[in-house]
Amino acid sequence: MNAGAPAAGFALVDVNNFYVSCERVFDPKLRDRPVVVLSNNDGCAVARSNEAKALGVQMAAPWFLMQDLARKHDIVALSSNYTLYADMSNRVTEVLRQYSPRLEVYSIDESFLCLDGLAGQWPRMADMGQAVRRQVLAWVGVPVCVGIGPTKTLAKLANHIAKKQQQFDGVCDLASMAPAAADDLFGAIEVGEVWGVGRRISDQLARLRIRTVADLRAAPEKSIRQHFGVVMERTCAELRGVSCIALEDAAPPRKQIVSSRSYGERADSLREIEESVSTYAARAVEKLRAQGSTCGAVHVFVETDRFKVDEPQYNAGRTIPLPEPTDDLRVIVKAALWGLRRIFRSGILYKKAGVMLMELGEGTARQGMLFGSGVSRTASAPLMDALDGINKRFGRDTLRLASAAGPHRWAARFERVTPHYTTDWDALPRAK
DNA sequence: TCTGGGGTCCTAGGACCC
DNA sequence: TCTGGGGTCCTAGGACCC
Repeated sequence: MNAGAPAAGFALVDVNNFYVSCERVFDPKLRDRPVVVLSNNDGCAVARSNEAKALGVQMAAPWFLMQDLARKHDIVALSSNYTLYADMSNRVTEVLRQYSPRLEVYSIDESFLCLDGLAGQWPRMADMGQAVRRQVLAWVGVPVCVGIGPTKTLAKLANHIAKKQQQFDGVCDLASMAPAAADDLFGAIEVGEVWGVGRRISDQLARLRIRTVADLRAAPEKSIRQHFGVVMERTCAELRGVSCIALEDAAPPRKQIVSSRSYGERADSLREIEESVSTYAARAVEKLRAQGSTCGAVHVFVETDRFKVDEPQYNAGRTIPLPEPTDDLRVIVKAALWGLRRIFRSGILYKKAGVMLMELGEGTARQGMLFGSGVSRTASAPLMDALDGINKRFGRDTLRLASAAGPHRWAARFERVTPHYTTDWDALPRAK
């Protein structure tokens, strides 16, 4: 690392009310009106304009509960259009790239910019923030706020301040703020606003009389570490200006890929769920291939409607190890459907199903098939089944034979003993 | 029959983020 | 009647190996 040059810190650029702002670009009539964008099946409000927030629409609020409010205040509710939002997100990123060579796309509406080496170009970093705001608005049409700080956590916090406090005009630079002024701000912000401090930890902190950002900054390192672990310890250090979280320029490949949906109307037939699971698997494989990975195991799951508290609930999942890492759609769909048939129970109304691709990457075939002296130990559920089958049909000796073949050979054999692939039990040697 | 410690892998669960 | 869909990391405990 270039130890000579002091780190200049980070800027966090965040689009205001992103999905709503995107919709407004293409329908100016939505401006100055309360607008929400809804999730799948028009279930929840996942984005709100400032006007909608002012009316009390909470994030992820179930929309059917907001009908009265919506009618009364004429709130516009839109179904989401993720293709559009992804495209707009890319356009914003392209503008930001002009400002810093090092940039991390943190989410669909947020990017961190590394400010190292940029100080010479701007008399004050806040000027850069204003330039970004003007240019994104002019070129893409959406409003952004900019937070600047010596660490990513402080940049996030600065962004929060820029959004909430009018006098900052959309740009807050904590890095060049007088310490006393920053302390005043920190004393007035609840600790739950800090990146990495959620509701649970806020509650626990409150019990320790730590309620504001200033309190958390002043909290003794040791006790934070003891109570909350290394993650919170890092967060605290970042709040004090010690950078612990690096910029991730090159997005690391995903470690798991999920595709799942709630059903608008509950499903009860295997056929319906098979159809959706096939679709989810295909969608997941698209993402898998897009990042050039293979997967070593497929997880499939089904759920009943958790909001129907009076009805019996059934949540089940199954992980199917694949004989070898693959990105082959047919193999993955087949495995998912095989798992689905193992967990499907008739007479149940299913609300949600999904597929998760696991063990992504290269050489991630599941290892260690874990047999003790003829007795199975920890193993994934499908393997347990396979073991049971061998044990029951052929006895312990064959079980030992299979285990003696070693993990890799066993992986190949798994193909033969798992009904998903074949039911060729008889090909295995019988116990003497 | 009693006796030990260190390292690693795996899983489940909990917390967080957008 | 109607309640989203993605992700990450850490920890603890069990089981194994040497």
